[in-house]
Amino acid sequence: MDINEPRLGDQFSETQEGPVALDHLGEWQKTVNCDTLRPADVGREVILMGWVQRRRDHGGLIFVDLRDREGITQVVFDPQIAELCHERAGALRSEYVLAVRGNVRLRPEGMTNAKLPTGEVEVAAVELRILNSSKTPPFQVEDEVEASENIRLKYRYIDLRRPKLFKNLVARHKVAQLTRSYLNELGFLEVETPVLTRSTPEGARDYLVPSRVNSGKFFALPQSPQLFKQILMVAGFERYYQIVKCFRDEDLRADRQPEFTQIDMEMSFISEEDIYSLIEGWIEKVFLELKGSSPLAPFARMTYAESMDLYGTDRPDTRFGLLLTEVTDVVANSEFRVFRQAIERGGIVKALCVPGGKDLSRKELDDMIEFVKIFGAQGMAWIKIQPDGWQSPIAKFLAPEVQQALIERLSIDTGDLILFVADQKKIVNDALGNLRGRLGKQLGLIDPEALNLVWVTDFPLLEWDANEKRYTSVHHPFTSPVESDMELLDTEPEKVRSRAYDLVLNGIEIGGGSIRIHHQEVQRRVFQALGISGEEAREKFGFLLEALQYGAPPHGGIAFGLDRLVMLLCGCSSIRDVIAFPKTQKAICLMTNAPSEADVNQLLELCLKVEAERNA
RNA sequence: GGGGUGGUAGUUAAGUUGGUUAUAACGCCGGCCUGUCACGCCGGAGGCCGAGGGUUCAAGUCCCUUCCACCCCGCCA
Repeated sequence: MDINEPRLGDQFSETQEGPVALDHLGEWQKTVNCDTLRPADVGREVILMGWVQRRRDHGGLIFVDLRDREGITQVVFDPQIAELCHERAGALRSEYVLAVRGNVRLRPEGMTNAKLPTGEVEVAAVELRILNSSKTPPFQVEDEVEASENIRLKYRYIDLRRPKLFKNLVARHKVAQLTRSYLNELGFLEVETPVLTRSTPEGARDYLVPSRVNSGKFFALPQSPQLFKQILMVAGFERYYQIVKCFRDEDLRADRQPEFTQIDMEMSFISEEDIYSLIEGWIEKVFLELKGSSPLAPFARMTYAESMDLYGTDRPDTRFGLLLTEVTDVVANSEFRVFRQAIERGGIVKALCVPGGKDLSRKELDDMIEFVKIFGAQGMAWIKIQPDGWQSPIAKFLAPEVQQALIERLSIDTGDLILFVADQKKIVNDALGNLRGRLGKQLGLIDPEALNLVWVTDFPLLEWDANEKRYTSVHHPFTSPVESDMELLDTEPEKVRSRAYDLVLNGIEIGGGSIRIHHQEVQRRVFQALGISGEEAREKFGFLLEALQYGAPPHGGIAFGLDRLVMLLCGCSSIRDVIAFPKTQKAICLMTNAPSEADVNQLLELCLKVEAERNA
């Protein structure tokens, strides 16, 4: 603590117009964090270092709330204790960086601050070192002050000083570390897989990286380490994991970033049940650590078919009822043309019965109709079950026996509101499934504390892609079909079930995986069903097909979206709040301004030419 | 590619049927203040109303184009 240490300001004052002379850190070391001091520490001499949260200048006395990542401690600059120090403290402003040496003392009677953990004490400054000044920040570093997201992202280093955001990243760190220790103990090996890899068909659009050494050729950034982890199983590693960045060049959402992190794992010689219990043990640990309690294992299970029927989605939110009910058969012969025509065209009719929903206004019904249109529905029919009869634009088309059948099918009570959508199955499920979620929130049916986990199982292996006019994988092309369904692969491919499973938390998919194909012949047949020719399969996946011929063990795995998991655990509604440096919806980093144009010489080296922007 | 919400001072917002000098809060600057903690009091500065075009005697306000942020559909095995 050499008071003769030169001040930075002495050196720079002539060349750098700063608002205040700066000091060197010198030999000082931070002795306590800003959240630690308590009455028991009274009398200690401490050195605090941090940022000025707020300065309250009373003329004769200056208070500074000093903030570091852990918390806030009040520092008092009292001229009777250190006159020079008090004088310099007058120059302090928000976000200046300080080191303060001083003595811990109790605050006077009645002057404690119950809002701060350190609020019973304060540090009387003996010596102040101003380590850096700060421009006036574009927004205040407080959880309550909500700046717009573009300004927060541009000045992310200031945004990250806000305790809430910092805590989110601490939670993320904890999940990652806890995951590692859990898997390490169970004999899993963390293995890194390439980031520069090859583009594969199927799945998302790839990010491409040109190869300078191999001009005209491109690496792709991995959408997931899928094939590498399977190859590691062939290599006999038996238990692999990785917390790894994945890249998908698709449009963004609140829960989708172009680069995101997967907790990825794979095991040999296992079945579905081994995965379930492994993950249930892990989730329990994560939830206990971050939430203080955990849903009890074993978690609920639901088949894909059941989920689609009752929830209209493969990510059921089981925190509330309001289930979908199919009424196609009941209304097939009704006078209501919309229902009849939809059914004649191969569609279905489903209904939601909202208990006590008769009091929803016409405006709210109109809003719902607009809402279901987002998902392709043409409209939505409704019936209010009033005490004096059915109030509905369509009641007159429903014969008494149809009405009676609906009452039984939907367990209708007086006061209920019935909502119908008739269309192709996918549209009906999308529309009503999403409407159900919206109503759940709107009507307050959701317990905000609930953490409902459910395994969704028995997914179909394939689904028909009307645009591409071929089958595509529901999960991915390496997912094992259920063996007893294999014979359907050539005749009724959409009926083949896969050995895939998803884990859904409060209606959000947090993880998914499958038992993989480990026989070359099965893999070839699945590629064939996907319309991937033998030649293309050899070209794109030859290494996998070959590896499967060298003693591939039965294996399977699962991957979790770390960002989404932490988002849910932190109660956030966007994964941007759990990512240190996220991108905007246009996939731009507002802090670095990435992506940027490439230098002509870089392009020349890569043998690339940028064409004029396409005019759509 | 499409639908929606928003863009006004450093920040967050208000701004009437188009009408004098565009408001407020916080922040910022100056002054006063020895117990504040969202300190207080007095004074002050600060604006290309996202950008471009148009209508009009007159545009923050109306019209067109465009950019940016956010939410959603498509897309994301």
